[in-house]
Amino acid sequence: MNIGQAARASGVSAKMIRHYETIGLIVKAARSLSGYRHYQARDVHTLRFIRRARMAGFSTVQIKKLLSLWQDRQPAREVKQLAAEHLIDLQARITELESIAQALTQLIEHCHGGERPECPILDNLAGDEPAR
Amino acid sequence: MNIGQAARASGVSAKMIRHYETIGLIVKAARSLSGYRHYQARDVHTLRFIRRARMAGFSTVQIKKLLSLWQDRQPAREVKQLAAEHLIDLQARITELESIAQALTQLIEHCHGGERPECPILDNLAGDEPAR
DNA sequence: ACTTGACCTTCCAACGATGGCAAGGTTCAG
DNA sequence: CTGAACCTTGCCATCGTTGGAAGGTCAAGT
Repeated sequence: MNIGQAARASGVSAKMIRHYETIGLIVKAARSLSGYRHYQARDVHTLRFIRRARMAGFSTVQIKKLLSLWQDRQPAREVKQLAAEHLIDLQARITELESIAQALTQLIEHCHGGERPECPILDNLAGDEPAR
Repeated sequence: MNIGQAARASGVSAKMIRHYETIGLIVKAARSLSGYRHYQARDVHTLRFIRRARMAGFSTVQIKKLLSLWQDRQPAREVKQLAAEHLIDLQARITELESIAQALTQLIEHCHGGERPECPILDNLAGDEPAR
């Protein structure tokens, strides 16, 4: 299977497959005589794993660990730990975004939105307190 | 006022002040004979505006618009519109992160976390459904 | 055989916002 | 005059992903 087929089968773009290879996230693919990479079903499986982990917001570093935990059948403890750390990260980001959204909502509510220029949103950005 | 003073006064690093200048977010600073940039109080004010807008999660492109709305005293309508669009963005990001976090929470709950390798988190990434 | 189009290769660059470092010039106080 | 603190430009790195350019390969149609 060439890289294009592997890409379609896994949902990871050929571009990214090559990239993952260069950063060492996946092992170097076998090559044909003419230099084409070729892939097996298990490589596609791995790529799909990576794609799903990316969708879950794991960083490539984390995915690297997850992959080794997966492929070496390490104790679930470690996986759980990693996932829990990531979850804490996610929650922190959510909380931060929420407080920004909350402040912005307030400001928008208080803006008349008409043709006059005065606007609490701008006033807030310009002046008193940061929009947090 | 030199760039360092402007940086301290505005909370924007000197690095970023130069960067904002190169990308055209702020106008080119006046220079001394020896090439030092120098700033007025109103520049600091502008920088503070930018810093607050960044903290509120606006992109530089959006900030560029906000700045011109602010400085040209355009109708509040336009500001409100821009802020509302940004808010929708924020909310979409929050929603997405929340659904990821929710799925991950589920998976973590179902993981025994012990020394055996089998783990629903890995199973999920490897197999059936994406972690959304 | 030959052309064509789809595919593959590598390398280089960009996004957005920021930090860091290096090599060199300037300013000011001691 | 020297040293510290400041400034200048420029390049590199992050992180994940995408795009392009220039060129080689393959398979199908003529």
